[in-house]
Amino acid sequence: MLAAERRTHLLDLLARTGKVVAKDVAAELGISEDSVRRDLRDLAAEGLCQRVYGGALPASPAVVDYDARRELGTDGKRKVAAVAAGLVRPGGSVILDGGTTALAVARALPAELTCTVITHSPTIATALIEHPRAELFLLGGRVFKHSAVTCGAAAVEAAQNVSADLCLLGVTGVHPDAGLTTADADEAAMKRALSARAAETYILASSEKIGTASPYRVLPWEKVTGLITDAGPHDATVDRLGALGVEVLAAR
Amino acid sequence: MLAAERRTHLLDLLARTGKVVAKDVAAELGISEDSVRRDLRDLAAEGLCQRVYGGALPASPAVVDYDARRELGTDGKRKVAAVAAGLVRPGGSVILDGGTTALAVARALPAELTCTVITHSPTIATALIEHPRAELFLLGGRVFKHSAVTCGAAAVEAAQNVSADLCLLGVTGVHPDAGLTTADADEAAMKRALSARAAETYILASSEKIGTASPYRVLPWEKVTGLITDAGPHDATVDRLGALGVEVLAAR
DNA sequence: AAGATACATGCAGAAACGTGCAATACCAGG
DNA sequence: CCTGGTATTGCACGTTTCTGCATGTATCTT
Repeated sequence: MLAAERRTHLLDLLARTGKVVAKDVAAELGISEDSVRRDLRDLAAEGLCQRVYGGALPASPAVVDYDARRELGTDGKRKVAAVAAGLVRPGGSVILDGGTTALAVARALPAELTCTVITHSPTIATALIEHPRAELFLLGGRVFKHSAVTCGAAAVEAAQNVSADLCLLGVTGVHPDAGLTTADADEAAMKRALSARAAETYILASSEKIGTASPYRVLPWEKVTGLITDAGPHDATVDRLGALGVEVLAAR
Repeated sequence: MLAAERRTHLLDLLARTGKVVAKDVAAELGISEDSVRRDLRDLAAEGLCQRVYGGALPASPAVVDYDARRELGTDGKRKVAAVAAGLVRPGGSVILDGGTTALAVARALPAELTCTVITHSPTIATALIEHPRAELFLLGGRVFKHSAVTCGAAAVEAAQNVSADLCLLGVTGVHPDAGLTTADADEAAMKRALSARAAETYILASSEKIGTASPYRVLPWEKVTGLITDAGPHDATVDRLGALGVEVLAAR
């Protein structure tokens, strides 16, 4: 029984039956209650369930399975998001890109973390309205529907008026030769504008992005502080990136 | 039976049947009355129910259906929203305020309607991303969490760069003497800025808003083209507004 | 006013919890 | 193949939380 397998099983159980009893699962899978508790604690920390005495309940009733799993996507995205969220310092500011991985980061921000989040994604803004302590700044502009973010001249101009410690960018492709790429030219320009307004830029790249490329170049490697990925530590592509001098943060 | 599950069950019972009898629930779930009483006490402490001798009653209806209200809104809101959506001309542009009524307007926009929607609400932007033909422009700025809209200097400035045929504004109070009011000063200023950028301004006022007032004045009646409401045709407040020369669109 | 019912409180046993620790499994590098 | 380091797991321990019962008090009903 793999750890990831266990976690999937827990989420599945949660979605199907609406609850998880630590004791029962431990007996069913033949593992200790401690492991189950540890898993539930981790899942709760990522906002995927609500920890209660004796087990766990779905995070928001009936939403976990339907939206969260589809929107949050793969286990890899969650891991990447957790590491990325950890880069945000208390009292610090972060520019958060759009996309599903960035949304996962927003959901992974600890509730007690006081910080400023700047984003061009209405989806992420909406998600963070629930956050008790995050100060939110939304970059306006024409909404590019395909990615659900604002883009274009107005959005780039709006970005010129903000600054942050950290910028977390999602991309659609990470390739040693092609670099960081995305599917739309305007979007690529917007990502460049965002990155330029932060002291440090990290790329959110769950493993399915690694080794692929899209038409439009976002940033050269020199402008990137590091890459956050859940790809194996000896993935060929990641190795080549490491050789290029890119800092790689492992999310595992 | 998890403790948290029990509490959910109690709230559910409360919402469905309108009351909870401690003795009955204890028998039904096979637990002691003490536990039920403890749960009810805790729920009451959180304002989720009202403790009475022998059991509990729902808290104020406003609290109970907090979610439902946010999502769907009253029947009146839907009617108002339908009329408001009808004001948007094909190919035209509309500035859409935030709030639940405006959200209902966004949802009421016909799928085949080609138009431009300008909004300062990430919630509404998110809702309209699904719309096949609406061009979307989001006004950025600091996000005022209570209302889930952008406000403040940056947002007002962003508004200066747009224009539209129509502005649909929500308010929290509509009163013949106090005028159109809302609960926050920044929000009021933002609504003024939006209204100033459109040729016509209509107020979305479902009946529960009529006759009430909040601290901050939004607009004088002269700046308003009309009021859209589902309040009865011979409502005293609406009559007085009509006498003041305000155009009233009946939503029924 | 009196009996019945519901309630709050204190208490004790049981269950669940978090943490530190050691054993084990796993993996990369030599 | 071996070795050192890391991550995972189960166990032991002390702590916290929950639950049902007993007791005394408050509230309702007749």
